[in-house]
Formats: sequence, structure tokens, C-alpha cells
Amino acid sequence: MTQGNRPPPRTLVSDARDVVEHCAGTNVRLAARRITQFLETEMRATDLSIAQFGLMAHVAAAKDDTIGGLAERMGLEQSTLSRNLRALESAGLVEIAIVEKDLRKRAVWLTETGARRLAAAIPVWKRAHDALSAFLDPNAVQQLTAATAELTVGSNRPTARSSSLR
Amino acid sequence: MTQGNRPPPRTLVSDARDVVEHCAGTNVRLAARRITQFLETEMRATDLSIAQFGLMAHVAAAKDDTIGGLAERMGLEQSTLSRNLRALESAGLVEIAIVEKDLRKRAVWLTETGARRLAAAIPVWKRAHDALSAFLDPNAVQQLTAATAELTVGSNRPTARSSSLR
DNA sequence: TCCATTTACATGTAGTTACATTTATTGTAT
DNA sequence: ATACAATAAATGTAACTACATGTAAATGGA
Repeated sequence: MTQGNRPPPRTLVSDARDVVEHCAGTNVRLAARRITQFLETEMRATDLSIAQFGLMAHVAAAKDDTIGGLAERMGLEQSTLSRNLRALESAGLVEIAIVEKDLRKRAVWLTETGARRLAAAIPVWKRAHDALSAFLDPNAVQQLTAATAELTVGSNRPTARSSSLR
Repeated sequence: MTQGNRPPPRTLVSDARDVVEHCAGTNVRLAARRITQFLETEMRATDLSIAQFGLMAHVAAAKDDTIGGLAERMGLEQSTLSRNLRALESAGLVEIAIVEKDLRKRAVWLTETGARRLAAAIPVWKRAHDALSAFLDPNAVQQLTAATAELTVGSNRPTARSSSLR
């Protein structure tokens, strides 16, 4: 009787199941792995990884295209993007050059080869993405991604109360 | 006049913008990076990465807990999981042992230390996850992840028409 | 039983990512 | 003009991940 509708006692196992089921972090990472593996398989013929394909699409779509600007929009560390771009440069797919107005900055653009490779990859991506759409709603992913935009670490941390932890 | 409501001609730039905006692969990866960075920051005090935290939660929640079974449920390569587990083993957080019934298999479980570390991390995760919920709906992520479950490469590839590419 | 096949895991190698630090350039206050 | 601070990118290092391959154990048909 004293147990009424008290919640069941939390155990490590039940807490762990909670994490496995509900954690947005572990779950979005799992979803990303599965979707990546699917698209990577479907787009194997392009000889571009999803990371490379996405980066090249960003470069092609970019108006301001300094490394820092790209990193911001892609949610990548500047150092990560720097390296990924250098790899594409070595492959002859992009060119990187110093901006005259500010010698610290670098501008990036697709080479002819890069543009051709991206253009060739787009229809493959379209077919792969259509196949993916049979399983999940790309709009849902888009909305999720949009929601995370405000999460950007750096300036606007509304929940910077982590100091109260210790 | 001849242009009526014909769709505009596709250019590489407009196609690239399409990819950037709509691609579920690049977008879910972006969302995963942002969410990971947020949680990693909020949970710094636990001294566990999200990958480690999630893996330990899976180990704690697992009934069958061979490496292959874990890999399946976590959408990770067996080789990846093998290494990640060995790292946790070196840190004294899990134990790994051969299964007597089948000497090829390995069973995994948390050590006392591991259980204590995970138990200590759970409330930190709860606070971090609550903060995250202000920005996005964990249910949406859960549903997305559930949708990707059928995507598992290996058996049920409904779109294995990639050979028609060339 | 024996051998080929399959299964489970480990290892070599490489791509993607992040943090900390360094280097070069720009901006600013004296 | 000079010195100090801020900004942009590159580099050192390491974690996470996957593919290809190797090794050991189990399984199944001859």
C-alpha cells in the first residue's frame, strides 16, 4: 500500500535503458551512422564520401567562402575544415587562395574538375536520396538540423550553468 | 512567354543549394555534430565522451552482450566497437571475457568502477538533456532513429539497383 | 571423421572530427 | 609609431569510425 503510484525506484539498468532509448545525442549519432552508411553505399560510384560530397556542395553553394565562414555554416571546427579542404585540394577538386584584402583569410572554390565531379555526383545523390525517402522524411531531418542551429557553442549559451555542477 | 511555369534550369549552384538544404545525410551529420558538441560541453564534468557514455549505457542495459550483438544494436562496425570496448577496458570501466559456450564470442559488462562512473554521469546527463530539450524535441530524434533501423545494410537492401549506374 | 564454409572477433590502415597550440596578419590604444 | 590584443588559418595530437584482412573457433556436408 505504501507504494501507491510512486514511481519505481531508479536503478542503473533502468537509467541506462532511459539513455539508450531517449538520449538525443546517442540517437542522432546512431541515425547519422546508419544514414551515412546507406548513402555511402548508394553513392559509391561517385568515388566521393558523403563528407566530401557535402563539403563540395557547400563550396559550390557558398557566396562568402572563407574557411571560417564555411566552418561556421557546416558546424565544423575550423581546423577540421582546413584539413578536409586541403585533402580536396590535393585531389585537384578545389582551389584555395589567400584573400588580398586580408592576408589571413582564404577563399575556396571548385576547380573545373571538382565542378565536373560534383555535377556528376548530383544525379546519383538524387536517386540515393529518393530511395532514402522511402524510409524517413528528409523534412524531419531538415527541421531537426534547423533546431540545432541555436545550439551553436561559443556566443549564445543560454544554459551556461554548468559551473554549478561541482 | 515561352517560359510559362517551366521549372528554372538546373545549374550546379542551384543543385548544390538543394543538397545543402535538403540532403538528409549531410543534415543529420551536421545535427549530430552540433548536438554532440553541446552535450560534450555540458557533460565535461563526467570525464566521459558521449561515445563512451552511450556505449557504457548500452553495456549496462544489455541482456545479450556479445560484441557483435552490441555492434548490431548500436549501428557500429564490429571492429569499431571492439576497439572502443578495449579502450574502456584499459580504463577499468568494463570487463571483457570469452564465452565458454562459444570461444569465439566475448561477453562484456561494467566493472564496479564503471558502474559508479556511469551512475555518477546519469544525473549530469539528465540536466544536460533537459537543457537540450529546450531547443529540440528528443522524441523527433527518437523517431528518426527508429526509422533508420530498417536501413541496416546487409540483408534488406530494397534499392540495390546501383549496378544500373554505369 | 574431415575438410570447406561460416561465424566472431582482432588488427592494419585510413578518413573524419575536435581540442590545444602555433604562426601570421590585422586592429587598437597609447 | 609601437606594442598589445584580436582574428584567421595551420599544425600536433588524439578520439571515433569504417573497410579490408587475418585468425581462431564452430558448423555442416562428404
